[in-house]
Amino acid sequence: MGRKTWFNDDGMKKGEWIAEEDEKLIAYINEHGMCDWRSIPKRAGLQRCGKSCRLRWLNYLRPGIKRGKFTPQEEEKIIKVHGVLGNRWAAIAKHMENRTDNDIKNHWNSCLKKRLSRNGIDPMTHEPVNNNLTVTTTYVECGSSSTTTWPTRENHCSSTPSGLVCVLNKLAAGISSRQYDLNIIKNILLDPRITSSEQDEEEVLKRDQEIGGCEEEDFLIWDDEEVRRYMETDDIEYETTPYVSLLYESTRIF
DNA sequence: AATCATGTCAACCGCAGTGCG
DNA sequence: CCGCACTGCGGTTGACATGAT
Repeated sequence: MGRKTWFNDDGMKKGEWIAEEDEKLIAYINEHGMCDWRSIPKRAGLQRCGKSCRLRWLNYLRPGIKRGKFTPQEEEKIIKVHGVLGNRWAAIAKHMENRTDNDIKNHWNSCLKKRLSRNGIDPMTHEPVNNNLTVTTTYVECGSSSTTTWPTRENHCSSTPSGLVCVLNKLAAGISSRQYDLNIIKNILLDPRITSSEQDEEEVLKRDQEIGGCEEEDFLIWDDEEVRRYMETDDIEYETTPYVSLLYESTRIF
């Protein structure tokens, strides 16, 4: 597989790596270690750019990399961590044993994302798309009987989806993707009006725009320890509607 | 058997973050 | 403070593999 080989304007080789190049890179790094990727290709006798060497090493040649099919357990973990971290593949990879971020990203985009969508789960927010549906995902494609069931919003919240729920969903998505400013999320959660049952749709829209229009850079960051605790907390069931657990977690951080 | 659709995976590109002079 | 070089990350692409029709 891979791309055909060609040379760019600088005479750098691009595309598929051959075994001889792999051997040169492995030999050099084993002897000298990883330092200054820019100079490595020249010193290793490779007609490649440093970036290409780095990528080849980290995603393919590095010792201990786990390759091949993902197990149902791995897939479940990816979905779970993705629900917390969003598309932060490098961070997700830290929670997987010897899987590269590229590998996880590929598997998500080619398989898991579609599977969730097929089963009525929004792959970005991890919430059920259809309000009246009990959602079940199975690992049929991977030859496993592992099954996960999400309750519907109806099952979880007694009320029909309101503006409040929409806001909460947006917040959850924002938290998971680190898209929104921490202070704005905090203000909204602490706003007494958020608890009002008579949520004015205009207010909701206004608040929505407030969130969407945020351009601050001080994002909420889930560090490794936070995610680990989230994953290990017994009182947060996986079956819990994702946006509820995310909000629960976010209030703990506050 | 041929064709088309979908899946897989390696590799590229561009951008953002960081460190240094 | 600014600009440059380097690194790391995420999104995307392209080619091959596989399955369905």
